[in-house]
Amino acid sequence: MSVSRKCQYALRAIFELAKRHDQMPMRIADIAKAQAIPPKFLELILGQLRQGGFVASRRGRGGGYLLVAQPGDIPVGRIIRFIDGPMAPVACLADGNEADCPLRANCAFMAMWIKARDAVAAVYDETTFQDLLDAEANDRKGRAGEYTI
Amino acid sequence: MSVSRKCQYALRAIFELAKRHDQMPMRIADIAKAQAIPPKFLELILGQLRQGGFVASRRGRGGGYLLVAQPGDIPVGRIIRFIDGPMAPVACLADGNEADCPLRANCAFMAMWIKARDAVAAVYDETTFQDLLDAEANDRKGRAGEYTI
DNA sequence: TAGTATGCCTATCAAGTCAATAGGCTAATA
DNA sequence: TATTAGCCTATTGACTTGATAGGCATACTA
Repeated sequence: MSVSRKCQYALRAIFELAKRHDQMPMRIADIAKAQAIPPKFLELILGQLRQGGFVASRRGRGGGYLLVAQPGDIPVGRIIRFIDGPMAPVACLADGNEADCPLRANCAFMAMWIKARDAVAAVYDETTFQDLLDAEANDRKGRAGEYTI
Repeated sequence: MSVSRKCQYALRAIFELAKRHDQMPMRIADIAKAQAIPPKFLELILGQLRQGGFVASRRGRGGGYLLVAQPGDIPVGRIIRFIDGPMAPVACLADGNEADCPLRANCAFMAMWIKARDAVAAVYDETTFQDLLDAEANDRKGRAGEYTI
């Protein structure tokens, strides 16, 4: 249930695109620079996000990537699941791995694992990229305030 | 923030010891068998738990492992932290890794990561091994009921 | 139509982590 | 003193992860 670095890159890339929502396409190189992501690695990630229908691309001069949906319509949790797979604190909770646990039938820990999974899922599913944009804006305002006294 | 297999073994071992609380010491081999844990691996884990003060051991014939505290006094979260380290959904939230993130200063995601961490931590810290014992007992009662009709 | 800018695709690599095992040593009891 | 059990260190193999390389396809522009 840790969020892989790759997934964090994906989130940051989408966040960057959300900043410039409905403007010109943004180049891989520029996203990479703005968010400190290895460019070639980002290329792979954006390809995956494109196949998932989260972003669209244009080739050739003037090309780059665009966000498909509104930032407020994309919960962070959706991206996390898409890149990292199901949020499971333990392997036996992930799809298809149910057979992993020799004690599955009456595992005393199961209820707790499910509670933990649902708790994080709630956080990630209730946060959209619009929320992140707003938070950043507020943060800037706050910081600006600090320095004006 | 996924719970490693090693850590799950540790939890299961302690759970098994909690079942037989204040009885005879229990042998590694028996714990291993009861909880389907590779015995040699369990040996390492119990050694670590002993150094952490969670269990005590007796050597020689009649020896084995004992739980030190009352099951109700051991939150699951304490064991998880002891074995797997801090519960951090992202590396930059773990002790000493703060420098990892190039955007640390004003990372738009930080607040969300902290919320997620606190949400799981709450689940694990509020569950004691006594709770797990009780849950198992209730579960058995429930299952028994199913079959008596 | 040629050239260049850009994304697209596949393969590969290096390093780290994790789960597990091996083998011998030490202490306690019968 | 023999046996039973835990104690300790090293090592291994498999897998995952993050990252890079290199060439191909497409679209715009001159």
